Amino acid sequence: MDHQEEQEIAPSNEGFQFRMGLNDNKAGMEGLDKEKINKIIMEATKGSKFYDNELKKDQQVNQRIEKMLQQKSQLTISQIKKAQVQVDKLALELERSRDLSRVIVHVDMDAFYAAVEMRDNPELKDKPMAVGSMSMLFFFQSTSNYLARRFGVRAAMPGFIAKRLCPNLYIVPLNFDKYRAVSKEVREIFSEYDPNFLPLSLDEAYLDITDHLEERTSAEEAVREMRFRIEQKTTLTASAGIAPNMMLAKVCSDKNKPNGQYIIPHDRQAVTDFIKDLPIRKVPGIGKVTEKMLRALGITTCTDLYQQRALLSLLFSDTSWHNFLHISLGLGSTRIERDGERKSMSTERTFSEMSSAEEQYELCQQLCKDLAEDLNKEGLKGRTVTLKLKNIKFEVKTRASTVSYVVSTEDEIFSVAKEILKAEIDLASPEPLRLRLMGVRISGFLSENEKHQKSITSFLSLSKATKTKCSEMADKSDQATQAPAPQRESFFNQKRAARQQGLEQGSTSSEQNVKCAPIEQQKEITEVDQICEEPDFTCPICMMKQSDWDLEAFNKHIDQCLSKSPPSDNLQMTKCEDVLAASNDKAQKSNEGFSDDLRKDVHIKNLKNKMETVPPSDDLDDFVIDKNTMRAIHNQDVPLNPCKDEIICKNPMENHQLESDVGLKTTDESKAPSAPSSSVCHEETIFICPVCNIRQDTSNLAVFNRHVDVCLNKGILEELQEHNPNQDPRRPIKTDLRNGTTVRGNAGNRSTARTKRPRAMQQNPTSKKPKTNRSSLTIDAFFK
DNA sequence: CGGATCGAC
DNA sequence: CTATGTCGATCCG
Repeated sequence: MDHQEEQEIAPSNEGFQFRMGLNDNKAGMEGLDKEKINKIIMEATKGSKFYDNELKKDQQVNQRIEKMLQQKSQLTISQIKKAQVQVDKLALELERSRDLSRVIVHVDMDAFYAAVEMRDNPELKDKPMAVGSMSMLFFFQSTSNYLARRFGVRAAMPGFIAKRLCPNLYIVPLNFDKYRAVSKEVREIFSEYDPNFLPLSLDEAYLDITDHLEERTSAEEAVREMRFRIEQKTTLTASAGIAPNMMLAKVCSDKNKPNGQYIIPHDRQAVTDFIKDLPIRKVPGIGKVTEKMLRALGITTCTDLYQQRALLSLLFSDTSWHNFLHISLGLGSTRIERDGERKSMSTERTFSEMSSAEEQYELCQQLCKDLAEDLNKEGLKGRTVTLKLKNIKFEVKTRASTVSYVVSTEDEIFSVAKEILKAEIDLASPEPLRLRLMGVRISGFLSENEKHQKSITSFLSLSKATKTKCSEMADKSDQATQAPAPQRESFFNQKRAARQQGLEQGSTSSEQNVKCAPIEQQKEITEVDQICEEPDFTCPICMMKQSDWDLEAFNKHIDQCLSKSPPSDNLQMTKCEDVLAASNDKAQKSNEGFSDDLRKDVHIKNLKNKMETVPPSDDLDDFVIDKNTMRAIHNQDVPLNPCKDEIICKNPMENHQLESDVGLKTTDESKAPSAPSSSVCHEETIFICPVCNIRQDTSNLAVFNRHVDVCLNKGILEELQEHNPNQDPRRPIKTDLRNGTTVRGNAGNRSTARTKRPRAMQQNPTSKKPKTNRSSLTIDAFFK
């Protein structure tokens, strides 16, 4: 929502400086003036660990700025001139490819959470109120009403400070189910204007109404109507921005904030006029730090940004200055697109101080469990696990470890995370870790393409490995590999140290630091069948039976054994779980009180809406659904898997069981829509490769088939090539959005929105690439 | 690759 | 009385 009105704690040399909103303290009737507000906040904050940390961070930013300025001072005029030429070349190209043909709308509910609460409890209307978690802190968008704002109460301000600013403040706890229900109603309206709209969060969305406008007079009228319908349906108001691209639309929606809209017509002059005095901070993607750095260069507006483009190209990374250039030209994405594949997934929790190692392990495991569930929903597996720790001084530390196999289950993740945690605990000992937050992240997902590649290389490696005798390696086995990260080494050392202390996890593979010699470039597939092994805990690499080990020890062993290029599938078996959660329909509010000409029209549309619109199964919240998926849902032809492989459930309601002969399916068969997978198998399905006889850790039939294929030494390369490039990648359905769940003490919190942002700025710099099949979407006829 | 940082809500 | 969140992406070394 309105991020520019957030409180910003910006400690500087003198102390606190506050940036209030643009319209700082409009009404002086009641409430506090800026100075008082700052003073109160200052008093509440000063001396806290949090503040200390903020100061420290601020210092770091200052150092960065200093470094940058130093760099700047060393630039020569000729360097800058040269850069100028380069940048202008790009600018010209960008200008030439400017696309003004789309009509993009950004819609933003006004003070959404607060508005919902006030609607449902009118008593709150006359009182300063805010939404958030008890007296701890409250967060999430514009959570305060206008009364409260007069006291300086802002989004992203801790509750206890807000209370000091405004002792009568009502703090209403978050009620996500409610917001979700309202959001659903709003989205139903959105989908009529753009069935392919992109929700950013519960209260915000991008729409491309270009097509819709074909039967309309004006964009403004259409958007006004849409907002009106939203208000009729939900009693809540929304603001909107209309512009030729996403970046501009977003900025516009903020312009006439409460209950208003703003349009930038699709004409170049209008865009440049708008951009001219726009403060860079208002642009999505430019945050506190970037603003400060640019300000150090004398840049505050987009015009400044444009004028300094040559300098910026020398001081910032390519992506950064490209982004800046786009902004200063008023360019942004003209197509509303989902993000590409997700790159990481994480979960973290804050709690009151925790210093017992035992508890920490326990929490860690819980986090892994949660994460594993999330991963499972999207059918993802990754190779690097990152542990995030924040101590009571607010110092954040992350430690990562990437293993050679893919992990996705609780046990797998925990076995890695646990080691990292142990290393940290041991590192700090005899002092305990005094934590206030812990998080676990997984990344290094195998992309669809990589999945194939990985499995090739893994099997290549495997076949070689099978032949190669595993050599016993000393601890620092990394030397042998080409890129031994020093951290890793120390990490292993720490791990070993941990082991010697005999702490906690007795089952770690202490002396078994077995490791294969690094596998060099493989030339061809040989003796693939050699990989076949018993399904029990026999290491497929060193062929040693490990049956008395527990799973994590076993995984670890394999990790060590493989070092770098492992098999893509390990011997784990995954539980198939319902991807489609049970859906329960929320009763829809019917609306009344229409009073003007629009009334009839709106009523009809709302009716139509109810009858025809199949909302994106919103019970799962923050869905991001693309056009194809949408269509598929309408046809009840739901792609169930995030991967390209066409496993399509003809009717998601039918509960197919996987054929028992599944293990014998060939790749060809997998290409035909066949028995559905994850969403419909309620029981564990065991995939055992009929060739190598190893259980495959996947619930994805196609993946499994591919494995079998590889195992059979069939031409997977060919298959890769013939893989239909026209296929739209099936995007994973995003769920999530959880309620706050208290973990410990009163500080527990669980995340809220986690919709991914679109790359607002991303327009292909050299937009020459003939984007496959999208051409039909772009109308280029608009140049003047 | 690992770690810190940024920006979003 | 205390008391400042969670997530994904990107940058930098």
